[in-house]
Amino acid sequence: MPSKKTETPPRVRLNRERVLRAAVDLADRGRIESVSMRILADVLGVVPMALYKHVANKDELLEGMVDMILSEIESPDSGVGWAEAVRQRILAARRTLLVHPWARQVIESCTTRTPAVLTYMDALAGAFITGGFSADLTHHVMHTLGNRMWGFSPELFNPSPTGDPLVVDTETRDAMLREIATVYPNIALITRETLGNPARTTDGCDEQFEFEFALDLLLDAFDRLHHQGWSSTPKRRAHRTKKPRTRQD
Amino acid sequence: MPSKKTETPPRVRLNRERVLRAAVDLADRGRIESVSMRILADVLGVVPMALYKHVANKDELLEGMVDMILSEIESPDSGVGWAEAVRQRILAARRTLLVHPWARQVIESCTTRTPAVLTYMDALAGAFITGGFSADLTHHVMHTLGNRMWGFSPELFNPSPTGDPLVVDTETRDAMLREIATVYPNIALITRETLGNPARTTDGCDEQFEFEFALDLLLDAFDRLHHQGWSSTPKRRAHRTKKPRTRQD
DNA sequence: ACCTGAACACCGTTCAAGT
DNA sequence: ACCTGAACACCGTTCAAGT
Repeated sequence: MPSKKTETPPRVRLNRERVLRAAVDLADRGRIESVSMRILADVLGVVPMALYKHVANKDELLEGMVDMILSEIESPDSGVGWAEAVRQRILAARRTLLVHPWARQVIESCTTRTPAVLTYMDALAGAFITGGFSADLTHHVMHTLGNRMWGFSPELFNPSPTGDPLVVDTETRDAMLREIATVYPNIALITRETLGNPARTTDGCDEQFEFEFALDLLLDAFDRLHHQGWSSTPKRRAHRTKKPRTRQD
Repeated sequence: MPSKKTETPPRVRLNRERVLRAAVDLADRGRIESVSMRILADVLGVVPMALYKHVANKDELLEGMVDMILSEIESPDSGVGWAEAVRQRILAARRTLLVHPWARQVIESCTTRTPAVLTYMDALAGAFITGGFSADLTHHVMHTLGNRMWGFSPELFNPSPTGDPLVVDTETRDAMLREIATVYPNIALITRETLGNPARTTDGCDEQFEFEFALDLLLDAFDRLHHQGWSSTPKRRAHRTKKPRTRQD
């Protein structure tokens, strides 16, 4: 009877995939801060140092986690135009990132571009180029998308992360609202006019609407530049205060 | 002769301002990671716990640091149009953020909006509203700007953070480039066409140009929506796959 | 080849005490 | 009112050893 630990059945051999998958699971059901080498080791029923045989260090762990979830992003339908291809790809990325909210932070802070990141960026650039965009314009357009290519835009007015939006009595709340209206009149105006209930000053935005609004605005602007045959070459490096205001009407 | 410690002259009394200023200095000459309560205390010649009389915890320290540098952002000239006012404000924010590169990360990760953050956002929203934008459009336009309102856009192709861009012999480099061209053909194309020297695959973007390109593209698009009298009200909450493709030509 | 134990050099933060 | 000392519960990572 060799070592009868009924609690932990014949422990599966660790490997990189199992380590990464456990880390992704851990992050999914918590926040990225809950992913530490020590806790992850604990989850895997192993001593912290055992992980270092499968990932070089914590940074590589985080990179591996991102790589793993980026592979879940669906590809767009074939045969659609460039704008639809870009749109579908980015909204697919958004769906994936919404399932793994921690990934956003990691991507933002990552300085090295992993293969999966480059593959996605290459595919996205390819959509523009296939659509007839010059390499020049594609380059600038990719920069303009920025992190929006991953399907997230910063939430300007974050809901309070705890969930309960500072519960105070009506009196105090009204005083706060009057205070806000005086000090931040424009924010108060927007809140009053667009979000209906003035009690929700820091909440209530339809993030999906905001995202698609911005994305479509960008795609429209890209389309315009493309049709104009925009090029950066004439006075590329000159530090003029140029404006590509290019309305034809 | 009361306590003659010639090394440390009559120690200045600590206060919130002095703590924050020291933290900002520390971050400026290092990275945000170099700012720990313990190191900061050391710099101030004090025991870690002494700081907690002036900031509640580390998060509040970071918030205070951001608040301090946001007050450095210059206001735009008076009497200019909305677009120029917005442009000047954002480029002023950019200049400040470039002096304090750590602030970007902190702003991105901050979930609470401090007074200085709200003041800046209110002023920016005010520029649109003064320019005749509806509260509705101002709201969406602020979302579209996102973190770009702070003057930074993500660097798509970061230069290697260490500074020395992986020095390898010519042979290895050529092999790498051929590899890249096969796996990431579109990125390779952009690199070849727009960045001149194919050796610099992950470097060489003119960040200031990219930033102004994106900013002006957005301002132009905002102008167009404004003149069209764009409004979200008709079918605001419907989850249609709408596109505000609004070319008039 | 893979995992362990003990240690190192760090964190943020608490508590009770000093002046 | 402000600062200190010692401690707690964490980190990532190294090294030398075990099987």
